[in-house]
Amino acid sequence: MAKGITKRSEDYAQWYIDVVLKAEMAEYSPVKGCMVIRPTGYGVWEKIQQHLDRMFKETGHVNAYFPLFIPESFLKKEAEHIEGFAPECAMVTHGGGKKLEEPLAIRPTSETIIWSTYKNWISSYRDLPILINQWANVCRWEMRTRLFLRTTEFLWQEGHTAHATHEEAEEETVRMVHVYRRFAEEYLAMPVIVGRKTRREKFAGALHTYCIEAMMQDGKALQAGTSHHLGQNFAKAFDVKFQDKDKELKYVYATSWGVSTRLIGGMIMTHSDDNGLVIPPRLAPTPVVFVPIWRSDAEKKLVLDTARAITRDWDPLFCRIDDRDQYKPGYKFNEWELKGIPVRVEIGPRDVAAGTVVAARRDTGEKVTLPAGTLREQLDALLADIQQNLFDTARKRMEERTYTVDSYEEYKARVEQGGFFRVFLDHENPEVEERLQEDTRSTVRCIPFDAPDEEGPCMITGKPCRGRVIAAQGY
RNA sequence: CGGGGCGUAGCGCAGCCCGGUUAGCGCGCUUGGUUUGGGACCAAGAGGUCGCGGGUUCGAAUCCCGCCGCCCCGACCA
Repeated sequence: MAKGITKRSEDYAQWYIDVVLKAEMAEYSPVKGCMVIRPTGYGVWEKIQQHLDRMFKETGHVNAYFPLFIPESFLKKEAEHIEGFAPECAMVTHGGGKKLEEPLAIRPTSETIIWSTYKNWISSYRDLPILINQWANVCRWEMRTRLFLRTTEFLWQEGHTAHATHEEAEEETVRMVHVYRRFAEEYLAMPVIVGRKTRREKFAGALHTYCIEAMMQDGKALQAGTSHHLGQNFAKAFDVKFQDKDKELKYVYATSWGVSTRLIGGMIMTHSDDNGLVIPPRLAPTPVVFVPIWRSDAEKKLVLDTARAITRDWDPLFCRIDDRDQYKPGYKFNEWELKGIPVRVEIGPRDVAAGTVVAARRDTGEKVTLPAGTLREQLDALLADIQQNLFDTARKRMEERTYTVDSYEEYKARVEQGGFFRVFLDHENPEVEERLQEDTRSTVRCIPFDAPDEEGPCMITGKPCRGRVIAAQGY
């Protein structure tokens, strides 16, 4: 059907690249590892921003902006942090034709520049909490890149909060991972497992990291959002203290949390099919496209006038009337399918005469004839149904491909086929995880919040463990 | 960094082994006409430093040497 898209069953990785490129979400740029996000892809990012930004503000956060450049010495102030990020930092050594006195890192993340600033803002418990988010680009020199999933430069948001107590910071860390879960489920229609990262997988410089993990159609895991409790590590590194009610001088507690343009990759790999992109309605910049059908000039006028009359009072961003002359309807059907538009409305002379239109949904391909008079209400219902169906389908897939396994032999034999594996593993010991990765190219994705209270032997060492973790191969 | 692939028109490719007229095909693009309910057709056009540099030769997209770039697969990571 679709021209030039590799089938998922043939080569999943190539299918993904084909969809991104053919749907015009993004394309390769002249710079290795960097991509151009095209209007179709950027429009989805804008929807993500719009909804998430609202959720952040509803939970008391405000936006600000900090510099792209970070003095090298700042990065070095937190030992674990620099160890984690130094290898992947892009450094600026020259500016204005002169060698800089101190090299500047292009931010891989902004904890250091932000905490050096918070030092000036915080002196009393009355200055806390600080609840700030920034929308920004960051740069990480990864060895291997993939469109949207891992690019050298990427867009994201990073929240950086400051609190008086450990408990308050912990509450914030938990709150934000649940904001991400809700966003993933309600907007991306992407079911996720919420949990904690193991010591080996946590953020460099954090006490612990919470995350949401999604399952792609090939059964591989995608880390889709993280929320870190940074404790007093950055406050100590940047000497950020406040005087508390009890007159004591104390270090501030910190959190940080982020999601990136990787979410778009996750959206694509969760819902799209062999005919191309599928965008969940709530993230579609344009949820509905009208394809008018005509033969003569008289019919063209009649059909277009009718389509315009039907949509006259609608939000102009809700639908587009594709009145391009150079393409036949069949071409347009395929194009909008490839580009993932949730609902296509066909309207021709027959429909005008009958006072109806034909609506085709992207997720199932099903077509229904609807009366033109109440179209807007019916479209809203249809879009809501598509949104729900996408989520249900993805959730069913995740449930069906989540397995409980106790033997390491069985795990090794099956993990390559994809899926989430509920296993006992001694994740307190990083060497055990290392062995897991060496043997199977898989990792512990998270220790789920809602894991039943079970006890059993670590599948590798036999050591007694409490609670199962989720292990899988990931992106 | 290891393994593989590719660089020729906007895109996808052929030509290269075995050097030789004016570098070709499909798609797309422009103009005109006919078409239009699942990727239309006819006709006429426009469009090229053959990745870069050097060498061999009367003559190089083609042979030789060097360089560069990008993509894919692994190890590292959101």
